[in-house]
Amino acid sequence: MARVRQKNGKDRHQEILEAAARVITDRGLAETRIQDIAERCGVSPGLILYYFESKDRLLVEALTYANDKYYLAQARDLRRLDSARDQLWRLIDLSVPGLLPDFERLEEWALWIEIWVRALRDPALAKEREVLDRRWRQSIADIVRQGRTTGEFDEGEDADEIGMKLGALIDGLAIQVLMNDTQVGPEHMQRMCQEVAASLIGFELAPATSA
Amino acid sequence: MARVRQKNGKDRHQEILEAAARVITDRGLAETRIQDIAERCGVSPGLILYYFESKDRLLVEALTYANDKYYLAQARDLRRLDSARDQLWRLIDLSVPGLLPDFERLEEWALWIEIWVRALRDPALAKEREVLDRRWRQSIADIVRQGRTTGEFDEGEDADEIGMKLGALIDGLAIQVLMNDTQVGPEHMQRMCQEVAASLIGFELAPATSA
DNA sequence: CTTGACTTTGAATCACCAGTCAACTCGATC
DNA sequence: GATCGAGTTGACTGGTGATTCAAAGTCAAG
Repeated sequence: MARVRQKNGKDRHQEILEAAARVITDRGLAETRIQDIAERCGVSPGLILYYFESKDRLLVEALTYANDKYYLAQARDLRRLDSARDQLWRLIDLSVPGLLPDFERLEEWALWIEIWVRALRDPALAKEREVLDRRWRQSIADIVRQGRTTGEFDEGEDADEIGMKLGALIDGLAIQVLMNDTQVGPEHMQRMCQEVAASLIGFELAPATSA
Repeated sequence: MARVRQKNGKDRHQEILEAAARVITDRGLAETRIQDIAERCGVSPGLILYYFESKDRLLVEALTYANDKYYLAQARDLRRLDSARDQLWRLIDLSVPGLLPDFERLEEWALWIEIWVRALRDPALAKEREVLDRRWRQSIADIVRQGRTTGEFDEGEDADEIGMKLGALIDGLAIQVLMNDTQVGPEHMQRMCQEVAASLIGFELAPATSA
């Protein structure tokens, strides 16, 4: 039946995308071979190309697939919190590589850098990247807007503008932390993001804060 | 004579590094072949490996060589200016991809991303990267310190801390601009950097500013 | 049990590219 | 003008890895 076939097909499809994303984080995009992905799935290399037109297409799909996955997990996580400030703090915590025990976040940032490099020369991925990056800034701006609607935050600079600034700051710091920079550790990044966020949005920072 | 050989040798060495850096910006690190570098120099592929132990070593050297070059050019440029604020504004302008007609800046950022990706798996480059990134933050912090020494800026948050925040912000925004993001253009980035810098250091922003 | 569409395999193909090497060039030296 | 050796060439080697493909396997439906 079509249903069964489709279902199997879909599982495999997804299974391969997940395997590809993991291999990319492990070995780096440039060093990722079809063989590696096949091994991770426990199938033969030929099958990978049965499900994906080419290695390149698969890699690009895997990058955006993984990014989607992380984004959705983050959105789900944030939705549990009522206070805009709690949401913002949680968003920061989720963005600091290696802060939370869940080290999928490390993966996520490594994938982001791969996306950026590749998007420089791959128009298809370039388009995807813009959507992905916009969504990321947007999620910050939305928190700010929400906080203002409920009166938790005062009015001030345009929320989208704050999203860009804070988003860029987080990007830049996350890179340093991901690289294991000795001057920028996870807690340090967390604190700096909180400070800048407070200053941008315009509220006081309590001495000892945590989400 | 040893002198002639050395001189020729040194020219070639540098010539190859420069060619390699250009090829990397053009084609991307992953797509760079020895053949490409040789062609750019107008020599045969064999010669590249006569001067460099291996392709990998050459690529890593080329990345740091280019970064050094840009850093030194920037330092030279800034030294001409007396006012700390002018220096800061100039540093920002120099950091915005595509703001100044001199589009070497585009190259520079593309190379940075390549460095980051590769540093994730190459311990030698990882060490280099830390030095390079630190120097970059330092050059911001130094301007802040200088401005405070002369009384141009008020005392305030630790200068190194400001360097990290502003440096990270610039990194993050530069990525977006480099990617040709439709929401973050060069002038927009410039303005946002100035705003955050003014807020971090604590001075008022004149309506229409420029270096 | 048979059919046929879908899935899977793994060997074969094909292109590409880093790195090697033997030979050649040519200016400097004696 | 013979010799030396750094610099240079480009053909060659060896390995790798994407992609193809014919054959084999699976399984639901008739």
